[in-house]
Amino acid sequence: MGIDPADTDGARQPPTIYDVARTAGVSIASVSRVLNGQRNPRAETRERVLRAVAELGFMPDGAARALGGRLKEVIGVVVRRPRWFDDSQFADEDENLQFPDMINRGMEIVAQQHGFDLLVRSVDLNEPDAGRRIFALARKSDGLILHDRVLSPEALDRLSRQIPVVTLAGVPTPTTVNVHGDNESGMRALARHLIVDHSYRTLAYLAGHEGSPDSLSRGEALAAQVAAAGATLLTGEQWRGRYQAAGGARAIERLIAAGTELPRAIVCANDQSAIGVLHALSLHGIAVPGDVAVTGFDDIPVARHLRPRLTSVRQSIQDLGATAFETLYAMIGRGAGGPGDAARGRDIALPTRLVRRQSCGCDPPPAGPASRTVAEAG
Amino acid sequence: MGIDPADTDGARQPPTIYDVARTAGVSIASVSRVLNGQRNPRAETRERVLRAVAELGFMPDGAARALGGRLKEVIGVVVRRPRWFDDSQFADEDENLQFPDMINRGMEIVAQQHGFDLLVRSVDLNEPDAGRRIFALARKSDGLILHDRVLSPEALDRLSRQIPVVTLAGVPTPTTVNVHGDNESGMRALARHLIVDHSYRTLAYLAGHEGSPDSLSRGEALAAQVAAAGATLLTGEQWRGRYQAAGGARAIERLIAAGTELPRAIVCANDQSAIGVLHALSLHGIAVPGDVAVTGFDDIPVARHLRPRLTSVRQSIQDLGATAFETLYAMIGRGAGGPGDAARGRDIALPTRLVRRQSCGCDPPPAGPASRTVAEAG
DNA sequence: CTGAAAGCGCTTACAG
DNA sequence: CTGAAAGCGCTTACAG
Repeated sequence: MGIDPADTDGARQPPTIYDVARTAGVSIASVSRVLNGQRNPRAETRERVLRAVAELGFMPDGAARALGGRLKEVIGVVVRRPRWFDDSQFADEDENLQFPDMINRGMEIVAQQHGFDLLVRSVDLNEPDAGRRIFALARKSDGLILHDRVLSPEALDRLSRQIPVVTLAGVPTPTTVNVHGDNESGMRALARHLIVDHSYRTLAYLAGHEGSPDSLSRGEALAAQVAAAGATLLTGEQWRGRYQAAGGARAIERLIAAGTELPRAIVCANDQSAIGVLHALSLHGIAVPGDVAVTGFDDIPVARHLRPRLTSVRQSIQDLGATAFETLYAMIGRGAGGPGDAARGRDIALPTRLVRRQSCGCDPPPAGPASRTVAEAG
Repeated sequence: MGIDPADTDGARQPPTIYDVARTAGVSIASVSRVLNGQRNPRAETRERVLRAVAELGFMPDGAARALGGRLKEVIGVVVRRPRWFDDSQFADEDENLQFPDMINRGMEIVAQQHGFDLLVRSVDLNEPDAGRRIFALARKSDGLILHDRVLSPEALDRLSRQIPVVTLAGVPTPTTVNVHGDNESGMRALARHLIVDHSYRTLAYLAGHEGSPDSLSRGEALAAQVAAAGATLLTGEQWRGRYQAAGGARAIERLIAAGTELPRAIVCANDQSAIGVLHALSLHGIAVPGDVAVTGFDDIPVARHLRPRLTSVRQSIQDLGATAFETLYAMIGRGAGGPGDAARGRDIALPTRLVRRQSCGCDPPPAGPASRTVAEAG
């Protein structure tokens, strides 16, 4: 014992294709063919190779495989990481970004069916070289999925010429595809519900971060309905939640501190910021939905556990991820000009639907096992 | 236009090190040295290279870099994916695995500081070749972090001889390191609180999935305290929540259906299953904490939003991830027998602490802006 | 300090 | 059907 050098150090190198070829008594080309189902090797060759593979526990090295001409079978996913607010009591909620995490899970499930893995990187846009790091990620991947505006249009253009890129909640470009929820119809339904069913006449839109296409189109859809009904919509810099609980709470705190009169309903750009709004209102003894109605967007899982339960617009969050992957996968042809290229420039909208709960002013559903949730009990 | 072949297809290949060398008028070796800070090239050489790099937007290919002898700068992360319960109303909560997702975020933040990315893969242990897929992931990575028992001891042993492996909530082996929260002291504090402060005499332990070291040690710590106090502890197969909300709800439903008398307090192996327990109890009109107290473990963000607010044992979830990465990083030396090898076999415990809220029977904290939360309002 | 060359572990035309 | 060989894009001894 201890004489075999492979035994002395705990970490023996994994076997290579050469080891397999040697023990199988064939060439490395045959090994490769058997493993990749290329041509069709003689039954005996196949068996000998498979036996050797099993015996050695061989698994091809990903880097070598990729360099040899095949795909890396990795897609890069870039998530935007929010800045921390030091004085925030919402740090945990913000760090627990349910929305992007669930999107990623949707991607992963589909990616796995194609043998792909997800290389996830979150970037803080305040870092000076966020762009560089995304390009570095691209060189480890066969394609990239970018959440929510992480790159300047110029950088995105350069990147998407080198490697297939799908954006989520962005805008399509000639070389990229965008996937997003149908903000218009979702917000339209929500706005009508508030204006028509609940007869609210003054509303506010708590926006997401600046330049977010989702935030913009939700805001516009809301504004259109409000205008059509002759109601009043409050917007502007003081109404900006940046998609975070802390941002939503801050906005409300400042408005109250400034003595601003609150609208009858606050329509938040997403659920996360609605959580902060609910919190801030409750601190000031403002009843929801009695004094002010509050709504979200996305319908993340926690929405139904809030108090009051949050009315929101449901997106099939995992579908967003799954669709983004499927789209990207189609674009990852071997080489350029493949079939996938035809798809570029598209803007794919996935359906959304209004979910009425209590925070908009609707009554709790009638008691009964089928419709009760934890939040309603007691 | 359209004559340059690079223009005709949208996807021009990214520049290689040869392109850089050519435009800089140096050898590829010099380019490599400048970029990796090896030796120290003449100032002029460095400048020419950097200029060419900037001009071409060069970024080295990850696969080639890895094959050339450097690291892949990727670590594989394997998460255990729960089986879906078809009849579950908790699908969303289960899919939103807050605990592992937050651990991964903790890893990622630290990984980024070392230039590493996370290759995330979740496995369903019911798939026959879950093991194979983990080995495949290993060949795309420099090291692996395994959540919560995803590999048989034999497979883990084989794998950890080929590549550095850190487990989370597992057990250390001679070739791996394990990272976990300090279950004993956390559960001891919780158990004493229930038994001494609240004087509960009959408790139950709703376990996690079978064989989970976390579940076992939490259960044992609880049992020890209960025994020391001469109180009663219910356990067994009917008290198994599998760490999921659906599992917790099911267990309660079955116990009630079977006419079992419930204990005064149900101690859940984690928060997620406590959510299900709360839900099931409320469906049957059983008051928490009035009739039955319920507690969790982990203190995931949603815990404070439940009703009643969930008493739990807090782990610094992101620290678990950060520590796992740092440990793995230390093990990834160049080649075997490096300094990192000395560390193998360790079992690293991170501190935990009891967080008392309402579900154990404690009073709500006194009203006041500093201590109020959304869940208490209204 | 720098360049020519070998090598990393695969895949895939190219011959046979 | 199979093997010898070139090539993928890097890094790094080895010479100079």
